[in-house]
Amino acid sequence: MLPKMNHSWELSEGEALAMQDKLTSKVVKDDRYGHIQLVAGVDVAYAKNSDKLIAAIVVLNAKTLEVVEKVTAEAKVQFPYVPGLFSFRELPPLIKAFAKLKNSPDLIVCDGQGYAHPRRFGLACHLGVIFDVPTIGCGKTRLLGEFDGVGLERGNVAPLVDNNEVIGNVLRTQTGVNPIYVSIGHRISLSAATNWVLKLSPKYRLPETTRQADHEVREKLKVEESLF
DNA sequence: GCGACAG
DNA sequence: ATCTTGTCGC
Repeated sequence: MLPKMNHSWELSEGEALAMQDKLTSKVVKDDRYGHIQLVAGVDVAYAKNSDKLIAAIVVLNAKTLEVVEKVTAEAKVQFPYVPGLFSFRELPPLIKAFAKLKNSPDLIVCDGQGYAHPRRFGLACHLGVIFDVPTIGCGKTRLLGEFDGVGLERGNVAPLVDNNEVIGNVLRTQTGVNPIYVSIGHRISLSAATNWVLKLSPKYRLPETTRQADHEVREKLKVEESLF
């Protein structure tokens, strides 16, 4: 799986903002996909005493949630952490990881926001547009928006609103546990994205895709740092 | 002006 | 994200 084009990511903040403005118009907000058999989770970890980033992609069988493939890749930090420009920090290692992937996931769940973003172009949207694949943004905390409160039972949902626009859903994946924030990335509707995330979270707060990718990335980082 | 601010 | 111990609970 290869990106449409090579990105050098030698960008200033201003250039990154301009790129978001240019790409945000390419986001497709409704369901455009066939049967989803493979679902992937992506995550990135940061080395504690270097500028190294490690990305992992784990592909799961969408029906059984069994792991089909795992890949990791690393890159140097080349963009500071700026809320709203998160994708420019985590995309470089992720793109390298995608180049190693043998399977083509039918849907990708990201660890961060998608449409629920100041300029409606979070990491999930950026990744989706670059690879032209359906993506979902799934955050543990909220970057933007307000909501009235969400029921305590698994499956309860409340719309996340910003500037009178529904930008995502607050979803309770487990009864009595803090909710997560779901938004579309690309080529999927918010309702379908929400249903998928709930389906992918049968036992824990976070979807299995994210949990597996998180586990993989931590494991890789642990091995590399104990290597000297 | 002050605080908030995905990971 | 990362830095960090014990501790409460299933």
